[in-house]
Amino acid sequence: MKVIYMGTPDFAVPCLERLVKENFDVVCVVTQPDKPKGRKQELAPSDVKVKALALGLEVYQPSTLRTQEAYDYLSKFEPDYIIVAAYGKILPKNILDLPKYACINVHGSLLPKYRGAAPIQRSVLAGDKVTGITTMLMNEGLDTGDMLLKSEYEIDINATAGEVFDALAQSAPDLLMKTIEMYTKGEIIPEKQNDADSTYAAMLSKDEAVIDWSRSALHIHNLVRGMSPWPVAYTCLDGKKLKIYSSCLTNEKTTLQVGKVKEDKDSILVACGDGMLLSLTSVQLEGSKRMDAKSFLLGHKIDTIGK
RNA sequence: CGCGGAGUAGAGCAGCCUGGUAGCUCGUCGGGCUCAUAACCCGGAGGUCAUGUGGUUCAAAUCCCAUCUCCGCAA
Repeated sequence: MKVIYMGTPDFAVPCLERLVKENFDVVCVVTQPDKPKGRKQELAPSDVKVKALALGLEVYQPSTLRTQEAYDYLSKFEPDYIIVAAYGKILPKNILDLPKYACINVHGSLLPKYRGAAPIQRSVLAGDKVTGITTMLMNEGLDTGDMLLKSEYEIDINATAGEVFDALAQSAPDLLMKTIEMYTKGEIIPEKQNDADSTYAAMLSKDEAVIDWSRSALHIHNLVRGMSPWPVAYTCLDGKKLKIYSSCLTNEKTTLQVGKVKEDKDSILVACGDGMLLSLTSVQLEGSKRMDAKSFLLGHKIDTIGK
């Protein structure tokens, strides 16, 4: 079974590994071009590229698939399937029609909810209790294709987007294998998405990561979780940026003003808009390293946060 | 040459501007108090102040130079 695999971030790595392990003939791995990363702006390969090279697979990194050149290149492989997981580009019709069986996408949400770039983060951000993975037949729209299989995943109240990401990435290969096997045998009836129920999960931006302490503790907690490990929710402390990596809900009420920090030996307890205290458990001040609340408090006095 | 912050005891920080015996909180060790305690009191140990057999100086954690490492912004 010849497969072209398309994916970019770490989320897409486990599925690629499984395909190789299950003896699919992965004839080509398509991933985004290397992009500048880090302080020095050095070009860095995608996670999928790194894994593909380690597995000795052919890698293709076009800036767009909408060229004759890209089509010619990929068509010569005569794939049975094209498997796509968080690749980051929409495939043109001629490439969608390329494989003998289908173009299958592995998406990190229970469609039609959270179509788009950041389904998992949006789900955590919204405080959802359940999310999951959907496999679908791809079409020219953005995650609008007919659905094949789903698996659900329960989100812990304290799980960060990164943790849910990892969990879903680990469970994705099972669903993918099952999907390919059943679809090849004609055992799945593709199900149309109900567009009326669909929502769009836009990419996260840093503008959304700033904490508004007048919101409820739960809202802020979800923001912190959803923005971790990127771009990371932040606030200000004495004019410096303070990133909040994780927090913990308390059931303590307070009469302190919004943004005031309750004096405590080993917890950073901040008064939120709904009068509840939110405990910040992992923080990082500009120029300094990430540390837990207790360590942070050994060297810092905090009275008010957010300015 | 993108901009900026930082490296001081096991941990987190102050001291540096205005050079002159290195300090705070926590931890750790010992003792005390207590029915008891992660609480409280007393005491101790622990640091070539990132590196440079660098420069200036009577004297450098502090001023100057070089290097390494970490971090924020930017992407």
